[in-house]
Order: sequence, then structure tokens, then C-alpha cells
Amino acid sequence: MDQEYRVKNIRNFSLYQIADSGQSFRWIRQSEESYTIIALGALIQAYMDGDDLVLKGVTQDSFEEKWAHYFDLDRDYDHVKASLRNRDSFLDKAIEYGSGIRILNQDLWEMMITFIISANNNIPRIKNSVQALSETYGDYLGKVNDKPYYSFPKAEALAKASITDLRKCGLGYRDRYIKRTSQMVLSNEVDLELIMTESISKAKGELMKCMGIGNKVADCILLFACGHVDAFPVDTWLKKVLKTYFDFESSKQVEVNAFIKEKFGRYSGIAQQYLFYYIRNINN
DNA sequence: GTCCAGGCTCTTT
DNA sequence: AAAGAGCATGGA
Repeated sequence: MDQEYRVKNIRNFSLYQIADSGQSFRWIRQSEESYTIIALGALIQAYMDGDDLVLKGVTQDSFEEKWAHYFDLDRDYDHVKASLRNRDSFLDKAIEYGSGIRILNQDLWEMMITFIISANNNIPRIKNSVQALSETYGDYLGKVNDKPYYSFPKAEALAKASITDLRKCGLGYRDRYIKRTSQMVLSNEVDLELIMTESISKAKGELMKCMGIGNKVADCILLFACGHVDAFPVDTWLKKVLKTYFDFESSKQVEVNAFIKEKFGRYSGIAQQYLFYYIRNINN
């Protein structure tokens, strides 16, 4: 991990807020504003040096090839925020509070399994399960501070695993969802290429063929892996936000979709992330 | 002990 | 299309 790449004068960017916003479960905090990140089959370090983001283990080539996109550095968040501001006072406060949040562009397969695990679960447990899966079925990547780290396992490894071994990773009843979805991916019964390239509605339909991927989990995957910043996951927290601060409550999917589109516009998914981060932090 | 967590599947209405 | 039961697990 000798190579390093520096992004100078970065704006609208906080490692802490990104790590704490419930979109990635493999950022390990080493110190103030310094993180070990396991992503895209690699192990890197990220820390802030003043207004510069420094990435260790990243070359200029790999930065341009994948890490710039991973951190969503091509997106103009001043423009995003301008589009979202003055729509609602609670959203304005959420944007201010989480001003350094970015939507990471993560690996599709990893997000599928990770967010299957997330269903009816809590974030510390999701992290533990993802780590256990990686340690058991992933590849050794290297050590940081004497601690070994492992890549996220491939579909083949999880498809071959037994249900009882999978459950040892703390997955609960989701073990069979993960095995079944892994088999579907391995056999191309579900088409990852299509999910990455097709429209949001077609991609969502393809995702929801998978065992364990319903409406909300599909939206998380579309937002955190596929670049669909208009995917708006509604979990228990967002239900509370919509009810309490937007006076909106409905179990009819058509009504929910219409409200979100009208209220938040084309960056609704990013708005959702500001709201999620804000409501969780003001409640704890 | 109960309640809840970035909900889903399966069944019934 | 929508509502309801059941679901593993660990922390509050």
C-alpha cells in the first residue's frame, strides 16, 4: 500500500458522514477522519489532510479507472443541493447537517447480498454479518494495524456454501435468501449486466426476481450500486420522517412514488440519504 | 420480559 | 394491489 493519490481541495465531502450514513458496511474507522476501506476487490486507506482527500493504495490509473467514480467525485453536489433546497425546511436542515455525504457507487453484487442482510436488521449486526461472510468466503487482501482483511466473497463461493455454514455468519433466516440469490446470479437466471445498463424500472424488476430483494432493498441497490439517484428507499426511519415532517402516510405504492417524485424531484435518492442520516442522528 | 432494527416471503382478502 | 402472520438475532 505504498502508492497514494491526493484529491486537492475537495468539497461537499466528509469521510465520517459517508461512513456513518448506512450505505457502506466495510469502512473501518482507524482514527479521526481516517478509514480503512474494503471495496471493489481492494483494500485502501482514506484520510483527510486539510481539505485534501488522500487515498493510500490508489494509483493515478486506478483512481481514474474506478475510485473517482466509487466516491462519486464526478457529481456536482452544489448543483444537487441547489436542486433540493427550498423545498422543505426539514430537508434544508438535513442537507446542512449531512453536507459532506456522498452516494458511493459500490459493487452491484456486494450491494445485493449486503442489503438482503439489511432487511429487518440493524446496522451493527449487518456489519458483523458482512465481515463474517468475507472472512469465511472471501480472499485475503492484506493487513492494517496487524488486522487481516478479506474481500467480499464471489457468487460461486456463497452458492456452494451450506445453509448451516452460512447461518454461522449471523445471517438468521436470511441464509437461504443469500444462497438462492447467489445461485441465481451464478446461473445467470438474474442478469447483472442488464441491471447495470437498463432503465431504473427494468433494473428494479430484474433485481426483485431475487429471493430476499423486495421493493425497499431493490431501491437501496439501485441507489448505492447503479447510479440511480432517483431511487428512494423507504425504511422504518423514512416512514417516520414522511409521517412526522411531511405529513404523508400511505401504504399505496403508487401514491408513495408520486409523492416522492413531486416532493424531491430527480435527486430524490440523495435527498433520502440526507434525511436518513439526519433523523437517525437527532433521535440518538 | 418486550420492543425494535435500512423488510421479505407467503397467504389471504 | 394491499393487509396480516411469521421470521433469526442481538441490543436497548
